[in-house]
Amino acid sequence: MQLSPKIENFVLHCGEMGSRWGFNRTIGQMVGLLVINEKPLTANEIAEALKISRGNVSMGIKELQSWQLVKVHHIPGDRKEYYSPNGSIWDLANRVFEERRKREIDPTLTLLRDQILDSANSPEEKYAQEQMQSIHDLLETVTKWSAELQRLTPEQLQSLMKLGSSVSKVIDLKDKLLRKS
Amino acid sequence: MQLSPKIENFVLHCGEMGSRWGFNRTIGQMVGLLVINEKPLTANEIAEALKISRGNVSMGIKELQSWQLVKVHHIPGDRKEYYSPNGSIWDLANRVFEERRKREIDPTLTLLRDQILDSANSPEEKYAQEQMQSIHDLLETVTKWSAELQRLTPEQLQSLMKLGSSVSKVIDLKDKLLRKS
DNA sequence: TTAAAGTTTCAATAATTACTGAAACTTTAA
DNA sequence: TTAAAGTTTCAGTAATTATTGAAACTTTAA
Repeated sequence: MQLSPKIENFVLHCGEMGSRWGFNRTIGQMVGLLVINEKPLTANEIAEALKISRGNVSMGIKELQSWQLVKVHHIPGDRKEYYSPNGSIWDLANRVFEERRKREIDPTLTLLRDQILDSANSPEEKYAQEQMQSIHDLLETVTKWSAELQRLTPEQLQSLMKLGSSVSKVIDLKDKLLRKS
Repeated sequence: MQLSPKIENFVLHCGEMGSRWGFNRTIGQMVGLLVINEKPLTANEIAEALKISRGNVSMGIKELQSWQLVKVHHIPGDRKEYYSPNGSIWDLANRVFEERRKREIDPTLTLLRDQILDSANSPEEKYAQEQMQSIHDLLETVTKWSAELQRLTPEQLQSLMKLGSSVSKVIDLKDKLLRKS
């Protein structure tokens, strides 16, 4: 498993970005490698290509499975497991998005809901609660919106984008329609 | 600067989430503290409230300024600097979003554009380039969309959401309008 | 000027997170 | 069965990232 410079370049970049996308360097590289390789790879091939230990690959695969980003294949007469990306690029991005929402937004929403229900016993707490309410509303809006967008196919999304340079036009459109009816 | 349990709870939570939102624990706590405090705070007050060193606060403020999340105030006759959030919750969220886009997406888009222009010299590279093209297209779509959404005020966003439980309705709307005109 | 009040910097260290590799485990086929 | 081929686990260690605190710097007012 020897990578061409161009491919290695891409894989290394995925590693660097990995940490920003919610996993660590190694796991980023693994995703990159699996995505640009047409045929599924064994754990050993991955370890060799990325020059990392076999144990590390095993842990990485486990993590990627918890994100539902990889799929296992078996080839008849071969005991090894072969790994490949679980779905299209679009599917993978959606899962990452979803998983991150769960980790980055949901816990905060839960906490805020609790705090807001609680009664404030000082002017400081009163102000704090108002702010928490704003954050709550914002996060809820973002959550609902991302759920809507995720439901769309890439084609629908493209179609929506062609509406014009600004979504505000859609809003105007809606207002006009409402006024007519 | 003694925090009530309720407020401390929120601040600590912001710290935990901080790392998931692109900064570290301390900086997350600082943002939380500034946001729920009605009046601006000095660096010393922040250090005391969060029980961290003065130097750490200084570095945190610097980082938050690079994200454009804090604003400095001066009180006549007082040499200290007072810090407060730079804008509404909505403004802050927008800036974080924007900054993360720059860090998490833009570098990849640049790399992909370069790689795609380059010619493939093997079937493996051919496939790799096709995949990179898909990733590129996806990221570009996401980037454009987030720019659109960021341009909206919270009110417009709410208005847009009320359109119905599914954004696909917007697409139907567009189709109907196009047919009429 | 100078010293007091404040801020910033950064080397040293603490805390956290990732990785290795050897041992334990699992599965399969002879 | 058993041994070969494979996988997983996890204690120890390496690498990275965050924090402190003391020294250096800046600003202001007497």
